Amino acid sequence: MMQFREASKNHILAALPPPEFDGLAAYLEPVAMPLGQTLYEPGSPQRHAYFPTTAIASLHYVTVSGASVETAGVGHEGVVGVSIFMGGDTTCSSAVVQSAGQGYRMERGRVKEAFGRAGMFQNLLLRYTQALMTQMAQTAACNRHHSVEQQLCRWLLLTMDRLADRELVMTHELVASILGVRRESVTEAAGKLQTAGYIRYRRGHITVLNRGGLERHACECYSVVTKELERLQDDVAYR
Amino acid sequence: MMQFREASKNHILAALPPPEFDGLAAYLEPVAMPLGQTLYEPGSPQRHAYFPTTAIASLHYVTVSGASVETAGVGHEGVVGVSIFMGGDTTCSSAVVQSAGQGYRMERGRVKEAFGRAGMFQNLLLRYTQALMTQMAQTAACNRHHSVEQQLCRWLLLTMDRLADRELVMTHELVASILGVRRESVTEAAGKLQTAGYIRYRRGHITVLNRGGLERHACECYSVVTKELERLQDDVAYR
DNA sequence: ATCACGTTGTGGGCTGCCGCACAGAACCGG
DNA sequence: CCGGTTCTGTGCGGCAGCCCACAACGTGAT
Repeated sequence: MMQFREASKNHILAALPPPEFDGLAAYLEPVAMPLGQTLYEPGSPQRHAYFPTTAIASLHYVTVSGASVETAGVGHEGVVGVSIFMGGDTTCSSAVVQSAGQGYRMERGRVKEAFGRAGMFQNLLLRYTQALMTQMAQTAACNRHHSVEQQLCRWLLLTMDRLADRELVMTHELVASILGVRRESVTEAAGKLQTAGYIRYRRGHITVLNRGGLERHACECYSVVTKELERLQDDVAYR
Repeated sequence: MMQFREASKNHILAALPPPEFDGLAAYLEPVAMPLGQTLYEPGSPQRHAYFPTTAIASLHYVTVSGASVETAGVGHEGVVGVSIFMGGDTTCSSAVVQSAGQGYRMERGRVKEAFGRAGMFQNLLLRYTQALMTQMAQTAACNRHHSVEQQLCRWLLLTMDRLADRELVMTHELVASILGVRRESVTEAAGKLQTAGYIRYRRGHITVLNRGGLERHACECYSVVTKELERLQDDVAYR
């Protein structure tokens, strides 16, 4: 029961009907997800799927020249390791923990088995995967058409949604590697947002002061991704 | 039987074991897919899934300011309308026919039903969807880090792979809207490729003369996407 | 043959982001 | 309190791609 309450912090697990959840509970292993932990790397088979509760993971791609960019983030709304049930076993991208926290993991065999039962678990995983695709598509568009400042706003908002706290432990350098831009570009954009009073930061900590301001400053990409996720997860809850 | 031969031009349909294909054949309707046809739009429910044989579709996203960018292309290797079986019914992106040709379509209800039988059809659709995600992620990275010229090479190669012909009917303007860049940037990049002898073009027609040259000029994104698609589709063929 | 329209070529000015270099500020451990 | 390390601020040159304007060319219709 206690475990149910904890696991419920993950939206996918929370949306499972109690009987189905009970069938899976034994396979859910609570794990700490420390900052920087690699959940999977390109090409190597994924042994577990991770259901974050308080942690945030970043799915990103690294080019041959070493440049990198986040294609999507995953927090308590989702699961890391969709290729396990999609059937490919591996992916070309990698996943690392971007904000330390807790989560649950489940062995790949169990995931496939549970997915194969074609119940709500399957339904939820597939719908979440679609939301993930929306996020990736939006990121591609955002990379092409919007400014670094707008992208920073989008990313801050998405990250805050996955965090209980208003404060984020993150250097400009790290944000830059996530957005795939220079550290100085982040410093400049963050400086403007601070001047505007939307955020405050000091050496590795960023605090959001005015969420509405960020929302007005961001491109539409934030709200598109958020609304689509809500649509895909709410629909299923009322079925 | 004749229909089987035709439908086999689509890799997903071709990979189905004969008994499973026979069960679906009655629901596959051959359709012409004319240039510019809209297969679906953001927010409206998709009535059919399309399995292109000779046509090519482009999945793209249009920003509120009217700018657009392709997130993935779909040819004979795939299917348009993954949200039907993923469960979301709609998506935020739209799909239009980018190169006229033929294909098969199947009603959404039939697709869901067949997907629900958990056979090879489901397996193939899920694996293809994963390949689609790879393509989207790669596009996001490519948009961020690579030059227009490299992106043009990537796009030409991906498009040629889906085409029987070496010649492509397409204006610079149209290519520009697909890549999400200015028409002049395409003219300039295409000019360089023509000078190098890799392609030749005249008023709405682009012909690839030297594939190897394009491959050397492209970023890694082309080969990553291609190899991943092969991996995901070959694995399943030998199961 | 001519005209109109759609397509391609080209140039000039501008902006956003990059790359690099370095200075200053915050934090940590001794 | 001090010294080293990591993070942040800033300035400068450079370039790719944008926006705009217009010229030149192809092509199909009349």
